[in-house]
Amino acid sequence: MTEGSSLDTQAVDTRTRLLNAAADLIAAAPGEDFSLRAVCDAVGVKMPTLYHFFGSKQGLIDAVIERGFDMYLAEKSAAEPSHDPIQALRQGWDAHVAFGLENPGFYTLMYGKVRPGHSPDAQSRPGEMLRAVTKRAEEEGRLVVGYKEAAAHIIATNIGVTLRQIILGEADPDLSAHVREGVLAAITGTGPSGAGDEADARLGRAVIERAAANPEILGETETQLLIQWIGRLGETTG
Amino acid sequence: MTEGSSLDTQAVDTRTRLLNAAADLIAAAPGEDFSLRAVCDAVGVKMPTLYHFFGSKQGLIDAVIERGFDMYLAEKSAAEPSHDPIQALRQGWDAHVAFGLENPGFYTLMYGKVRPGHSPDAQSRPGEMLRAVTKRAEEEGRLVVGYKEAAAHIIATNIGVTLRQIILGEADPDLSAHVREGVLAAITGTGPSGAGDEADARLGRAVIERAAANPEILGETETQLLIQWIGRLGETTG
DNA sequence: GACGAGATGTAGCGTCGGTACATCTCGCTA
DNA sequence: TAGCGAGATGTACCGACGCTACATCTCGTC
Repeated sequence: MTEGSSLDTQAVDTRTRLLNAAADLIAAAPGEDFSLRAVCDAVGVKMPTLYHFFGSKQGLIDAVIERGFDMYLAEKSAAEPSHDPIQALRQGWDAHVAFGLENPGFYTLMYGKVRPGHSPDAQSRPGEMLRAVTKRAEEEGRLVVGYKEAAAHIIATNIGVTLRQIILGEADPDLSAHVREGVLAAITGTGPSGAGDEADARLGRAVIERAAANPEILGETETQLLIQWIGRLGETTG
Repeated sequence: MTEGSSLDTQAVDTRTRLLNAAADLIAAAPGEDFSLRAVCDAVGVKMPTLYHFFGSKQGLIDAVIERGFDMYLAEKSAAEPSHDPIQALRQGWDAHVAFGLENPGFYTLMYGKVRPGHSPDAQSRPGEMLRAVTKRAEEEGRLVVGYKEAAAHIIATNIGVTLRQIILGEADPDLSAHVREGVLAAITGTGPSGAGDEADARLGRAVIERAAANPEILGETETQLLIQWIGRLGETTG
Protein backbone atom coordinates (compact mmCIF):
# COMPACT_ATOMS: atom_id res chain seq x y z
CA MET A 1 0.00 0.00 0.00
CA THR A 2 2.70 2.49 -0.88
CA GLU A 3 0.47 4.55 -3.13
CA GLY A 4 -2.95 3.03 -3.46
CA SER A 5 -4.60 2.75 -6.82
CA SER A 6 -5.13 6.14 -8.35
CA LEU A 7 -8.68 5.21 -9.21
CA ASP A 8 -9.74 4.42 -5.68
CA THR A 9 -7.90 7.34 -4.19
CA GLN A 10 -9.54 9.77 -6.56
CA ALA A 11 -12.94 8.27 -6.09
CA VAL A 12 -12.81 8.36 -2.32
CA ASP A 13 -11.32 11.80 -2.45
CA THR A 14 -14.10 13.41 -4.42
CA ARG A 15 -16.75 11.71 -2.37
CA THR A 16 -15.09 12.76 0.85
CA ARG A 17 -14.60 16.29 -0.35
CA LEU A 18 -18.29 16.53 -1.21
CA LEU A 19 -19.12 15.18 2.21
CA ASN A 20 -16.80 17.69 3.87
CA ALA A 21 -18.25 20.56 1.89
CA ALA A 22 -21.79 19.55 2.80
CA ALA A 23 -20.83 19.21 6.44
CA ASP A 24 -19.22 22.65 6.38
CA LEU A 25 -22.27 24.27 4.84
CA ILE A 26 -24.52 22.58 7.36
CA ALA A 27 -22.30 23.58 10.24
CA ALA A 28 -22.16 27.14 8.93
CA ALA A 29 -25.95 27.50 8.92
CA PRO A 30 -27.46 25.12 11.48
CA GLY A 31 -31.10 24.39 10.92
CA GLU A 32 -31.11 26.04 7.51
CA ASP A 33 -31.37 24.25 4.22
CA PHE A 34 -28.37 24.00 1.92
CA SER A 35 -27.98 23.90 -1.84
CA LEU A 36 -26.45 20.99 -3.70
CA ARG A 37 -25.05 23.43 -6.19
CA ALA A 38 -23.24 25.25 -3.40
CA VAL A 39 -21.74 21.93 -2.34
CA CYS A 40 -20.64 21.20 -5.89
CA ASP A 41 -19.21 24.69 -6.36
CA ALA A 42 -17.21 24.35 -3.16
CA VAL A 43 -15.65 21.16 -4.49
CA GLY A 44 -15.36 22.36 -8.07
CA VAL A 45 -17.52 19.64 -9.52
CA LYS A 46 -20.85 19.44 -11.30
CA MET A 47 -24.07 18.04 -9.97
CA PRO A 48 -24.06 14.69 -11.80
CA THR A 49 -20.88 13.85 -9.92
CA LEU A 50 -22.61 14.44 -6.63
CA TYR A 51 -25.53 12.35 -7.80
CA HIS A 52 -23.15 9.65 -8.90
CA PHE A 53 -21.93 9.25 -5.34
CA PHE A 54 -24.99 10.00 -3.26
CA GLY A 55 -27.97 9.37 -5.49
CA SER A 56 -30.08 12.17 -4.04
CA LYS A 57 -29.98 15.05 -1.64
CA GLN A 58 -31.34 12.79 1.06
CA GLY A 59 -28.55 10.35 0.28
CA LEU A 60 -25.99 13.05 0.91
CA ILE A 61 -27.78 14.12 4.08
CA ASP A 62 -27.87 10.53 5.28
CA ALA A 63 -24.15 10.23 4.67
CA VAL A 64 -23.56 13.42 6.62
CA ILE A 65 -25.75 12.10 9.43
CA GLU A 66 -23.79 8.86 9.43
CA ARG A 67 -20.61 10.85 9.75
CA GLY A 68 -22.20 12.88 12.53
CA PHE A 69 -22.90 9.74 14.49
CA ASP A 70 -19.39 8.53 13.83
CA MET A 71 -18.02 11.75 15.30
CA TYR A 72 -20.42 11.46 18.20
CA LEU A 73 -19.54 7.88 19.00
CA ALA A 74 -15.83 8.57 18.54
CA GLU A 75 -16.00 11.37 21.08
CA LYS A 76 -18.05 9.23 23.38
CA SER A 77 -15.83 6.17 23.31
CA ALA A 78 -12.75 8.33 23.69
CA ALA A 79 -13.58 8.84 27.35
CA GLU A 80 -13.91 5.38 28.84
CA PRO A 81 -17.18 4.93 30.65
CA SER A 82 -17.43 4.49 34.37
CA HIS A 83 -17.88 1.01 35.81
CA ASP A 84 -20.89 2.25 37.63
CA PRO A 85 -23.79 2.19 35.17
CA ILE A 86 -25.59 5.16 36.66
CA GLN A 87 -22.43 7.19 36.55
CA ALA A 88 -21.98 6.04 32.96
CA LEU A 89 -25.47 7.32 32.18
CA ARG A 90 -24.49 10.63 33.72
CA GLN A 91 -21.41 10.85 31.52
CA GLY A 92 -23.39 9.80 28.46
CA TRP A 93 -25.97 12.50 29.12
CA ASP A 94 -23.36 15.21 29.37
CA ALA A 95 -21.53 13.95 26.29
CA HIS A 96 -24.79 14.01 24.36
CA VAL A 97 -25.59 17.58 25.33
CA ALA A 98 -22.03 18.72 24.71
CA PHE A 99 -21.99 17.21 21.23
CA GLY A 100 -25.30 18.85 20.39
CA LEU A 101 -24.16 22.28 21.51
CA GLU A 102 -20.83 21.96 19.72
CA ASN A 103 -22.37 20.65 16.49
CA PRO A 104 -25.87 22.08 16.28
CA GLY A 105 -25.94 21.59 12.52
CA PHE A 106 -25.25 17.89 12.72
CA TYR A 107 -27.33 17.47 15.81
CA THR A 108 -30.50 18.94 14.38
CA LEU A 109 -30.15 16.67 11.37
CA MET A 110 -29.59 13.68 13.63
CA TYR A 111 -32.25 14.34 16.22
CA GLY A 112 -34.22 17.43 15.24
CA LYS A 113 -35.63 16.20 11.97
CA VAL A 114 -39.33 15.51 12.23
CA ARG A 115 -40.51 12.95 9.75
CA PRO A 116 -43.17 10.96 11.56
CA GLY A 117 -42.60 7.25 11.55
CA HIS A 118 -39.06 7.39 10.26
CA SER A 119 -36.02 8.34 12.32
CA PRO A 120 -32.50 7.98 10.93
CA ASP A 121 -31.25 4.42 11.04
CA ALA A 122 -28.00 5.57 12.53
CA GLN A 123 -29.91 6.66 15.63
CA SER A 124 -30.21 3.02 16.54
CA ARG A 125 -26.50 2.76 17.21
CA PRO A 126 -26.28 5.13 20.20
CA GLY A 127 -29.74 3.94 21.18
CA GLU A 128 -28.48 0.41 21.59
CA MET A 129 -25.42 1.58 23.45
CA LEU A 130 -27.69 3.38 25.87
CA ARG A 131 -29.90 0.35 26.31
CA ALA A 132 -26.83 -1.74 27.02
CA VAL A 133 -25.97 0.56 29.92
CA THR A 134 -29.48 0.69 31.32
CA LYS A 135 -29.64 -3.08 31.02
CA ARG A 136 -26.49 -3.35 33.09
CA ALA A 137 -28.02 -1.00 35.63
CA GLU A 138 -31.11 -3.18 35.71
CA GLU A 139 -29.02 -6.32 36.24
CA GLU A 140 -27.33 -4.65 39.18
CA GLY A 141 -30.73 -3.88 40.63
CA ARG A 142 -30.37 -0.14 40.29
CA LEU A 143 -33.55 0.56 38.34
CA VAL A 144 -37.14 0.71 39.41
CA VAL A 145 -38.35 0.51 35.80
CA GLY A 146 -37.50 -1.77 32.92
CA TYR A 147 -34.25 -0.97 31.14
CA LYS A 148 -36.03 -0.19 27.90
CA GLU A 149 -38.35 2.22 29.64
CA ALA A 150 -35.40 3.82 31.38
CA ALA A 151 -33.58 4.24 28.07
CA ALA A 152 -36.65 5.73 26.39
CA HIS A 153 -37.04 8.13 29.30
CA ILE A 154 -33.43 9.22 29.01
CA ILE A 155 -33.46 9.60 25.22
CA ALA A 156 -36.59 11.73 25.15
CA THR A 157 -35.44 14.10 27.87
CA ASN A 158 -31.82 14.24 26.79
CA ILE A 159 -32.82 15.23 23.25
CA GLY A 160 -35.42 17.62 24.60
CA VAL A 161 -32.94 19.45 26.78
CA THR A 162 -30.35 19.61 24.02
CA LEU A 163 -32.71 20.83 21.31
CA ARG A 164 -34.14 23.38 23.69
CA GLN A 165 -30.73 24.88 24.33
CA ILE A 166 -29.93 24.93 20.61
CA ILE A 167 -33.22 26.63 19.76
CA LEU A 168 -32.86 29.19 22.52
CA GLY A 169 -29.30 29.74 21.39
CA GLU A 170 -27.85 29.60 24.85
CA ALA A 171 -26.23 26.84 26.83
CA ASP A 172 -27.86 26.30 30.22
CA PRO A 173 -25.74 23.82 32.16
CA ASP A 174 -27.94 24.11 35.22
CA LEU A 175 -31.02 23.10 33.25
CA SER A 176 -29.23 20.12 31.77
CA ALA A 177 -27.82 18.97 35.11
CA HIS A 178 -31.10 19.49 36.88
CA VAL A 179 -33.11 17.52 34.34
CA ARG A 180 -30.43 14.86 34.25
CA GLU A 181 -30.56 14.28 37.98
CA GLY A 182 -34.33 14.35 37.90
CA VAL A 183 -34.35 11.65 35.25
CA LEU A 184 -31.82 9.49 37.06
CA ALA A 185 -33.81 9.86 40.25
CA ALA A 186 -36.96 8.83 38.43
CA ILE A 187 -35.51 5.66 36.94
CA THR A 188 -33.51 4.65 40.01
CA GLY A 189 -36.33 5.40 42.41
CA THR A 190 -34.13 7.56 44.57
CA GLY A 191 -35.33 10.89 45.79
CA PRO A 192 -34.04 13.92 44.00
CA SER A 193 -30.44 14.49 45.00
CA GLY A 194 -29.69 17.64 46.85
CA ALA A 195 -33.24 17.80 48.07
CA GLY A 196 -32.19 17.19 51.64
CA ASP A 197 -28.88 16.04 52.98
CA GLU A 198 -30.48 15.24 56.29
CA ALA A 199 -32.92 12.93 54.62
CA ASP A 200 -30.12 11.12 52.87
CA ALA A 201 -28.22 10.78 56.09
CA ARG A 202 -31.28 9.20 57.62
CA LEU A 203 -31.52 6.81 54.71
CA GLY A 204 -27.97 5.76 55.43
CA ARG A 205 -28.89 5.08 59.04
CA ALA A 206 -31.68 2.77 57.93
CA VAL A 207 -29.20 0.70 55.95
CA ILE A 208 -26.77 0.64 58.86
CA GLU A 209 -29.46 -0.61 61.19
CA ARG A 210 -30.44 -3.35 58.82
CA ALA A 211 -26.86 -4.47 58.38
CA ALA A 212 -26.12 -4.30 62.09
CA ALA A 213 -29.23 -6.25 62.92
CA ASN A 214 -28.30 -8.98 60.47
CA PRO A 215 -24.52 -9.30 60.55
CA GLU A 216 -24.74 -12.83 59.19
CA ILE A 217 -25.74 -11.56 55.79
CA LEU A 218 -22.46 -9.89 55.01
CA GLY A 219 -20.26 -11.27 57.75
CA GLU A 220 -18.90 -9.43 60.76
CA THR A 221 -15.99 -7.56 59.21
CA GLU A 222 -17.84 -6.59 56.07
CA THR A 223 -20.70 -5.26 58.12
CA GLN A 224 -18.35 -3.12 60.14
CA LEU A 225 -16.69 -1.84 56.97
CA LEU A 226 -20.05 -1.05 55.44
CA ILE A 227 -21.09 0.95 58.47
CA GLN A 228 -17.79 2.77 58.42
CA TRP A 229 -18.06 3.63 54.73
CA ILE A 230 -21.59 4.89 54.98
CA GLY A 231 -20.40 7.08 57.80
CA ARG A 232 -17.73 8.53 55.55
CA LEU A 233 -20.26 9.11 52.81
CA GLY A 234 -22.37 11.06 55.26
CA GLU A 235 -19.48 13.15 56.57
CA THR A 236 -18.49 14.43 53.16
CA THR A 237 -22.06 15.28 52.37
CA GLY A 238 -22.08 18.97 53.20
CA MET B 1 -75.25 41.85 10.64
CA THR B 2 -77.54 40.76 7.88
CA GLU B 3 -74.90 40.95 5.21
CA GLY B 4 -71.72 42.66 6.39
CA SER B 5 -69.78 44.85 4.06
CA SER B 6 -68.94 42.98 0.93
CA LEU B 7 -65.40 44.34 0.97
CA ASP B 8 -64.47 43.11 4.41
CA THR B 9 -66.19 39.80 4.03
CA GLN B 10 -64.45 39.04 0.78
CA ALA B 11 -61.04 40.15 2.05
CA VAL B 12 -61.17 38.13 5.24
CA ASP B 13 -62.63 35.25 3.34
CA THR B 14 -59.81 34.84 0.87
CA ARG B 15 -57.19 35.27 3.55
CA THR B 16 -58.90 32.74 5.77
CA ARG B 17 -59.32 30.29 2.96
CA LEU B 18 -55.63 30.54 2.16
CA LEU B 19 -54.86 29.98 5.82
CA ASN B 20 -57.18 26.98 5.94
CA ALA B 21 -55.68 25.49 2.81
CA ALA B 22 -52.15 25.90 4.18
CA ALA B 23 -53.18 24.35 7.47
CA ASP B 24 -54.75 21.43 5.65
CA LEU B 25 -51.66 20.80 3.57
CA ILE B 26 -49.46 20.98 6.65
CA ALA B 27 -51.73 18.66 8.57
CA ALA B 28 -51.81 16.25 5.64
CA ALA B 29 -48.03 15.95 5.53
CA PRO B 30 -46.58 16.69 8.98
CA GLY B 31 -42.95 17.63 8.92
CA GLU B 32 -42.87 17.92 5.14
CA ASP B 33 -42.57 21.13 3.22
CA PHE B 34 -45.52 22.52 1.30
CA SER B 35 -45.85 24.50 -1.91
CA LEU B 36 -47.39 27.95 -2.09
CA ARG B 37 -48.72 27.06 -5.50
CA ALA B 38 -50.55 24.11 -4.01
CA VAL B 39 -52.11 26.44 -1.45
CA CYS B 40 -53.17 28.83 -4.19
CA ASP B 41 -54.55 26.06 -6.36
CA ALA B 42 -56.60 24.73 -3.46
CA VAL B 43 -58.18 28.16 -3.04
CA GLY B 44 -58.45 28.92 -6.75
CA VAL B 45 -56.29 31.99 -6.60
CA LYS B 46 -52.93 33.09 -8.00
CA MET B 47 -49.73 33.60 -6.08
CA PRO B 48 -49.73 37.42 -5.96
CA THR B 49 -52.93 37.20 -3.97
CA LEU B 50 -51.25 35.07 -1.38
CA TYR B 51 -48.32 37.47 -1.30
CA HIS B 52 -50.71 40.36 -0.94
CA PHE B 53 -51.98 38.91 2.32
CA PHE B 54 -48.94 37.22 3.80
CA GLY B 55 -45.94 38.88 2.23
CA SER B 56 -43.83 35.74 2.11
CA LYS B 57 -43.94 32.05 2.74
CA GLN B 58 -42.65 32.64 6.25
CA GLY B 59 -45.45 35.12 6.76
CA LEU B 60 -47.99 32.47 5.90
CA ILE B 61 -46.24 29.95 8.13
CA ASP B 62 -46.20 32.46 10.98
CA ALA B 63 -49.92 33.01 10.54
CA VAL B 64 -50.50 29.26 10.61
CA ILE B 65 -48.38 28.98 13.75
CA GLU B 66 -50.34 31.78 15.35
CA ARG B 67 -53.52 29.90 14.56
CA GLY B 68 -51.96 26.74 15.97
CA PHE B 69 -51.31 28.44 19.27
CA ASP B 70 -54.83 29.83 19.24
CA MET B 71 -56.19 26.32 18.85
CA TYR B 72 -53.85 25.08 21.55
CA LEU B 73 -54.76 27.77 24.04
CA ALA B 74 -58.43 27.42 23.23
CA GLU B 75 -58.32 23.71 23.99
CA LYS B 76 -56.32 24.37 27.11
CA SER B 77 -58.54 27.06 28.57
CA ALA B 78 -61.63 25.04 27.73
CA ALA B 79 -60.88 22.72 30.64
CA GLU B 80 -60.59 24.92 33.68
CA PRO B 81 -57.36 24.32 35.52
CA SER B 82 -57.19 22.80 38.97
CA HIS B 83 -56.51 25.30 41.70
CA ASP B 84 -53.79 23.05 42.98
CA PRO B 85 -50.81 24.32 40.98
CA ILE B 86 -49.06 20.94 40.79
CA GLN B 87 -52.23 19.32 39.55
CA ALA B 88 -52.56 22.17 37.06
CA LEU B 89 -49.05 21.44 35.82
CA ARG B 90 -50.05 17.81 35.40
CA GLN B 91 -53.09 18.78 33.33
CA GLY B 92 -51.06 21.24 31.30
CA TRP B 93 -48.46 18.57 30.54
CA ASP B 94 -51.07 16.13 29.30
CA ALA B 95 -52.87 18.78 27.27
CA HIS B 96 -49.56 19.71 25.64
CA VAL B 97 -48.76 16.14 24.67
CA ALA B 98 -52.31 15.49 23.48
CA PHE B 99 -52.29 18.56 21.26
CA GLY B 100 -48.96 17.56 19.77
CA LEU B 101 -50.11 14.06 18.96
CA GLU B 102 -53.40 15.27 17.52
CA ASN B 103 -51.81 18.03 15.44
CA PRO B 104 -48.30 16.87 14.61
CA GLY B 105 -48.15 19.20 11.61
CA PHE B 106 -48.87 22.30 13.64
CA TYR B 107 -46.86 21.07 16.57
CA THR B 108 -43.65 20.53 14.65
CA LEU B 109 -43.96 24.02 13.19
CA MET B 110 -44.58 25.44 16.66
CA TYR B 111 -41.94 23.54 18.60
CA GLY B 112 -39.97 21.37 16.22
CA LYS B 113 -38.50 24.09 14.06
CA VAL B 114 -34.83 24.51 14.73
CA ARG B 115 -33.57 27.95 13.91
CA PRO B 116 -30.97 28.74 16.56
CA GLY B 117 -31.59 31.93 18.42
CA HIS B 118 -35.09 32.48 17.16
CA SER B 119 -38.16 30.66 18.38
CA PRO B 120 -41.64 31.70 17.28
CA ASP B 121 -42.92 34.72 19.17
CA ALA B 122 -46.19 32.97 19.80
CA GLN B 123 -44.34 30.45 21.97
CA SER B 124 -44.05 33.13 24.62
CA ARG B 125 -47.78 33.00 25.24
CA PRO B 126 -48.03 29.45 26.63
CA GLY B 127 -44.60 29.95 28.15
CA GLU B 128 -45.88 32.79 30.26
CA MET B 129 -48.98 30.84 31.21
CA LEU B 130 -46.75 28.04 32.42
CA ARG B 131 -44.55 30.41 34.39
CA ALA B 132 -47.66 31.85 36.01
CA VAL B 133 -48.56 28.41 37.31
CA THR B 134 -45.07 27.56 38.53
CA LYS B 135 -44.92 30.94 40.20
CA ARG B 136 -48.12 30.16 42.05
CA ALA B 137 -46.63 26.83 43.08
CA GLU B 138 -43.55 28.63 44.33
CA GLU B 139 -45.64 31.06 46.33
CA GLU B 140 -47.38 28.13 47.95
CA GLY B 141 -44.01 26.72 48.92
CA ARG B 142 -44.35 23.67 46.70
CA LEU B 143 -41.11 24.06 44.73
CA VAL B 144 -37.52 23.34 45.64
CA VAL B 145 -36.27 25.35 42.66
CA GLY B 146 -37.08 28.79 41.30
CA TYR B 147 -40.31 29.06 39.32
CA LYS B 148 -38.45 30.02 36.17
CA GLU B 149 -36.15 27.03 36.46
CA ALA B 150 -39.13 24.80 37.10
CA ALA B 151 -40.89 26.14 34.00
CA ALA B 152 -37.78 25.69 31.86
CA HIS B 153 -37.44 22.14 33.14
CA ILE B 154 -41.04 21.38 32.27
CA ILE B 155 -40.93 22.99 28.82
CA ALA B 156 -37.79 21.17 27.73
CA THR B 157 -38.98 17.76 28.83
CA ASN B 158 -42.58 18.22 27.75
CA ILE B 159 -41.52 19.18 24.23
CA GLY B 160 -38.93 16.43 24.22
CA VAL B 161 -41.44 13.73 25.10
CA THR B 162 -43.99 15.03 22.61
CA LEU B 163 -41.57 15.35 19.70
CA ARG B 164 -40.17 11.93 20.47
CA GLN B 165 -43.58 10.34 20.19
CA ILE B 166 -44.32 12.19 16.96
CA ILE B 167 -41.00 11.13 15.43
CA LEU B 168 -41.40 7.53 16.48
CA GLY B 169 -44.93 7.65 15.16
CA GLU B 170 -46.47 6.03 18.18
CA ALA B 171 -48.12 7.41 21.27
CA ASP B 172 -46.55 6.14 24.49
CA PRO B 173 -48.73 7.28 27.38
CA ASP B 174 -46.57 5.45 29.91
CA LEU B 175 -43.46 7.30 28.80
CA SER B 176 -45.23 10.63 29.00
CA ALA B 177 -46.71 9.92 32.41
CA HIS B 178 -43.47 8.57 33.76
CA VAL B 179 -41.42 11.53 32.62
CA ARG B 180 -44.11 13.88 33.84
CA GLU B 181 -44.06 12.46 37.34
CA GLY B 182 -40.28 12.43 37.33
CA VAL B 183 -40.22 16.10 36.42
CA LEU B 184 -42.80 17.02 39.04
CA ALA B 185 -40.85 15.06 41.65
CA ALA B 186 -37.69 16.87 40.64
CA ILE B 187 -39.11 20.37 40.96
CA THR B 188 -41.18 19.68 44.07
CA GLY B 189 -38.44 17.73 45.82
CA THR B 190 -40.80 14.91 46.64
CA GLY B 191 -39.39 11.43 46.36
CA PRO B 192 -41.20 8.57 44.75
CA SER B 193 -43.97 7.37 46.98
CA GLY B 194 -43.92 3.86 48.34
CA ALA B 195 -44.18 1.85 51.48
CA GLY B 196 -42.98 -1.32 53.14
CA ASP B 197 -40.17 -3.41 51.74
CA GLU B 198 -40.04 -1.49 48.51
CA ALA B 199 -39.50 1.71 50.39
CA ASP B 200 -36.75 0.08 52.40
CA ALA B 201 -35.10 -1.14 49.26
CA ARG B 202 -35.14 2.40 47.99
CA LEU B 203 -33.40 3.57 51.12
CA GLY B 204 -30.48 1.45 50.12
CA ARG B 205 -30.59 2.85 46.65
CA ALA B 206 -30.22 6.39 47.92
CA VAL B 207 -26.96 5.40 49.61
CA ILE B 208 -25.85 3.59 46.46
CA GLU B 209 -26.52 6.60 44.30
CA ARG B 210 -24.59 8.88 46.60
CA ALA B 211 -21.65 6.52 46.63
CA ALA B 212 -21.76 5.91 42.89
CA ALA B 213 -22.01 9.60 42.14
CA ASN B 214 -18.98 10.34 44.29
CA PRO B 215 -16.63 7.38 43.83
CA GLU B 216 -13.72 9.48 44.99
CA ILE B 217 -14.97 9.47 48.57
CA LEU B 218 -14.45 5.76 49.16
CA GLY B 219 -12.40 4.84 46.11
CA GLU B 220 -13.49 2.82 43.13
CA THR B 221 -13.18 -0.69 44.54
CA GLU B 222 -14.68 0.15 47.90
CA THR B 223 -17.60 1.84 46.18
CA GLN B 224 -18.25 -1.25 44.11
CA LEU B 225 -18.07 -3.44 47.19
CA LEU B 226 -20.43 -1.19 49.06
CA ILE B 227 -22.96 -1.34 46.24
CA GLN B 228 -22.64 -5.09 46.11
CA TRP B 229 -23.16 -5.50 49.82
CA ILE B 230 -26.17 -3.27 49.97
CA GLY B 231 -27.58 -5.32 47.13
CA ARG B 232 -27.13 -8.46 49.21
CA LEU B 233 -28.80 -6.80 52.17
CA GLY B 234 -31.73 -5.99 49.93
CA GLU B 235 -32.02 -9.48 48.48
CA THR B 236 -32.46 -11.10 51.86
CA THR B 237 -35.00 -8.51 52.82
CA GLY B 238 -38.23 -10.25 52.30
C1' DG C 1 -69.08 59.93 -12.78
C1' DA C 2 -64.13 60.27 -11.85
C1' DC C 3 -60.77 58.99 -8.37
C1' DG C 4 -58.00 56.11 -5.37
C1' DA C 5 -57.04 52.07 -2.74
C1' DG C 6 -57.16 47.41 -2.19
C1' DA C 7 -57.64 42.80 -4.49
C1' DT C 8 -56.33 39.86 -8.21
C1' DG C 9 -54.24 38.15 -12.70
C1' DT C 10 -50.30 37.87 -16.40
C1' DA C 11 -45.90 36.86 -17.26
C1' DG C 12 -41.47 36.19 -16.02
C1' DC C 13 -37.06 36.02 -13.06
C1' DG C 14 -33.49 33.19 -10.80
C1' DT C 15 -32.70 29.03 -8.27
C1' DC C 16 -33.73 24.69 -6.85
C1' DG C 17 -33.46 19.18 -7.10
C1' DG C 18 -32.95 15.96 -10.52
C1' DT C 19 -31.70 13.58 -15.08
C1' DA C 20 -30.70 11.91 -20.05
C1' DC C 21 -26.80 11.62 -22.55
C1' DA C 22 -22.12 12.23 -24.09
C1' DT C 23 -17.35 12.21 -22.86
C1' DC C 24 -13.31 11.13 -20.48
C1' DT C 25 -10.08 8.17 -17.83
C1' DC C 26 -8.54 4.23 -16.35
C1' DG C 27 -7.36 -0.87 -15.49
C1' DC C 28 -7.76 -5.13 -17.62
C1' DT C 29 -7.31 -8.58 -21.10
C1' DA C 30 -6.71 -10.76 -25.77
C1' DT D 1 -0.35 -2.94 -27.70
C1' DA D 2 -4.91 -2.22 -29.10
C1' DG D 3 -9.24 -2.03 -27.63
C1' DC D 4 -13.00 -3.03 -24.37
C1' DG D 5 -15.81 -1.90 -20.33
C1' DA D 6 -16.78 0.38 -16.08
C1' DG D 7 -16.62 4.13 -13.26
C1' DA D 8 -16.16 9.27 -13.03
C1' DT D 9 -17.34 13.68 -14.78
C1' DG D 10 -19.33 17.39 -17.88
C1' DT D 11 -23.15 19.52 -20.99
C1' DA D 12 -27.54 20.75 -21.39
C1' DC D 13 -31.87 20.48 -19.99
C1' DC D 14 -36.54 19.67 -17.22
C1' DG D 15 -40.29 20.93 -14.13
C1' DA D 16 -41.23 23.09 -9.80
C1' DC D 17 -40.11 26.29 -6.53
C1' DG D 18 -40.31 31.26 -4.06
C1' DC D 19 -40.91 35.63 -5.49
C1' DT D 20 -42.08 40.03 -8.10
C1' DA D 21 -42.83 43.96 -11.61
C1' DC D 22 -46.65 45.42 -13.68
C1' DA D 23 -51.28 45.65 -15.44
C1' DT D 24 -56.07 45.08 -14.52
C1' DC D 25 -60.20 44.85 -12.04
C1' DT D 26 -63.57 46.16 -8.30
C1' DC D 27 -65.17 48.74 -5.15
C1' DG D 28 -66.71 52.68 -1.91
C1' DT D 29 -66.30 57.70 -1.79
C1' DC D 30 -66.77 62.38 -2.92
